[in-house]
Amino acid sequence: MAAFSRKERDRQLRRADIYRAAEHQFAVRGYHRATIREIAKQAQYAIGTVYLHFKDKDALYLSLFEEKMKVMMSAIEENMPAGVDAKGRLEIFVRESLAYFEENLDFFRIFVSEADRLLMEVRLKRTPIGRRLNKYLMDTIRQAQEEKVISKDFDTEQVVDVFINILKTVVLDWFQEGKKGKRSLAGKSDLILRYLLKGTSGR
Amino acid sequence: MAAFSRKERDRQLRRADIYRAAEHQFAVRGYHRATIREIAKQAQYAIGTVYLHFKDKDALYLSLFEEKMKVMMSAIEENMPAGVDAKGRLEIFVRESLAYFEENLDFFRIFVSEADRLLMEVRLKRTPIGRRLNKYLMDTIRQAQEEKVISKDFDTEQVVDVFINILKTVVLDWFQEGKKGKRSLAGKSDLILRYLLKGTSGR
DNA sequence: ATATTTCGTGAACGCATGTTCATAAATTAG
DNA sequence: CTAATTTATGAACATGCGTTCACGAAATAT
Repeated sequence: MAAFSRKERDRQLRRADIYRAAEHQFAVRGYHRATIREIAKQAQYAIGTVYLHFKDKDALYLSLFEEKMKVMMSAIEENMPAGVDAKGRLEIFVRESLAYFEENLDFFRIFVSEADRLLMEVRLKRTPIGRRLNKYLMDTIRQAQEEKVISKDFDTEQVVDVFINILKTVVLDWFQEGKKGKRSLAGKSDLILRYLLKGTSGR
Repeated sequence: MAAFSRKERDRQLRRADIYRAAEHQFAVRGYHRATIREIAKQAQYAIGTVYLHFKDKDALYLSLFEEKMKVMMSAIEENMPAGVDAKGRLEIFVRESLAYFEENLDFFRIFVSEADRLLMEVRLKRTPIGRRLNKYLMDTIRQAQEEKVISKDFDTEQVVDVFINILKTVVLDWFQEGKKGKRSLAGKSDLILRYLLKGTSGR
C-alpha cells in the first residue's frame, strides 16, 4: 500500500493530532459537551480540517474509540502466552488492561462513561472491536468454567458483564483517590480477581 | 401547612404529570436528548407551564431523581425490621430495590446512567438523598464487616461501589433479556448476594 | 513559469433547544 | 358583577453547535 508516501504519512499525523485532542475533550467533557470547535482548536487546525478527516462528530468518536480499543486488545493478545490456563488468562487480561488504562487515562474515562445514549455494554457489543473484546472474554470465562475456576451455574455472558464492571469500579475508585502518593494501578490486579472469584466474604 | 388546599393539590397534580413525562423522556432519550418541549407535550402542558414548576431543565431532572430515590429509600427502610443482622439487611436491601426497580423501569434506566456519574462526577453524592443512600450502604457494609460476613481487608466504600455495580449489572442483564417469558426480577436476589459475598468460584 | 489539482481555512448557515415574556384565560377578591 | 390577581400559554428570542463551502494557499503536474 501507499502507507509510506509522504502524503499518507502527513495524513496520519493529522489524524493523530485530532485523535489526541478529541480523546481529551471526550474524556473531560463527555460526548455531548465536547465540541468540534474546541477539538480543532486544541489540535491547532481549523474546523474544516477536522471534517477533511472524519465524516462527522459521531464518526470521529467511534473511530477514536475503535482505534484505542484495538491497541488495547493487541497489547493483551501479544502478552498472552499460548496454552496458559484460565486463571492465568484472567490474570494477564487484568494486568494488561490495567497497564493500558493507567497509561491512557483519558481513554479509560471514555471507556467508563458515555452511557448517555446507549449503555456502554450495549455499544461495546455492536462495534466490531467491541465484539472482539466480548468474544475474547466469553471464551476466557467459558474456559474458566471448564477448568472449574468459575462455577458452571453462572451464565457466561453475565459473568463477563460482572467482571468488566468490577474492573471498571476498582479502576474508577483508584482514579478518584487523591493524586498524591497514589500507588500504581497494577497493584489492584489481585483485588479485582478476588472480587470476581471469591467475593468479599473471608478467604 | 396548606397541603390540603385545592390549590396545593392541583399544584401537586401538575408536578406529578410533569414528573411522569420527564421520567419517561429522561429514561428513553437520556438527559441531553430529552427536550422540555417533548416533556411538556407528553404531559399535555405548554412549555411555559413546566417552567412554572421547575426553575430549569437541571432542576427538573434533579428534583425528579430525588423524589424517586426518596420513595425507594423509604420502601427499603420501612421494610427493614429493627435489629436484623448484616446478612438480613443486605437481603432486604436487594429484595426491596429489585421490587422498586421492577415497578419503575424508567427510573431504573435513569439510575443506571446516573450510577456511572455517581462515580465519575460525584453528582449523586452531593445531593442529600444521594448521601442518604451512600451512608445507608456504608453502614450496612460496615456492619457486615463487623459481623464477619464481609472481610475487613476490603475498603468499605469500595465494597459499596462494587455492590451497587453488581446489582446494576444483574438488573441490566435482566432488563435486556427478551420480554417474553421473562421471570421476575425478584428471583435474582440470591444471585446478586452470591456474586458479592462468594464470587463466581464453586460454592 | 504556468496551469492544475489538492488541501486548509473559518465565516456563515441552519437547526435544535433552553428559556423568557407579553398576552390571555381562569380564578379569587371586593 | 367587576376588578384584581394568579396561572397558563406558546410564539419569539438567544445561544450554541454541527456542518458546509467559497476562497485562497500550497503542492504537484505540465
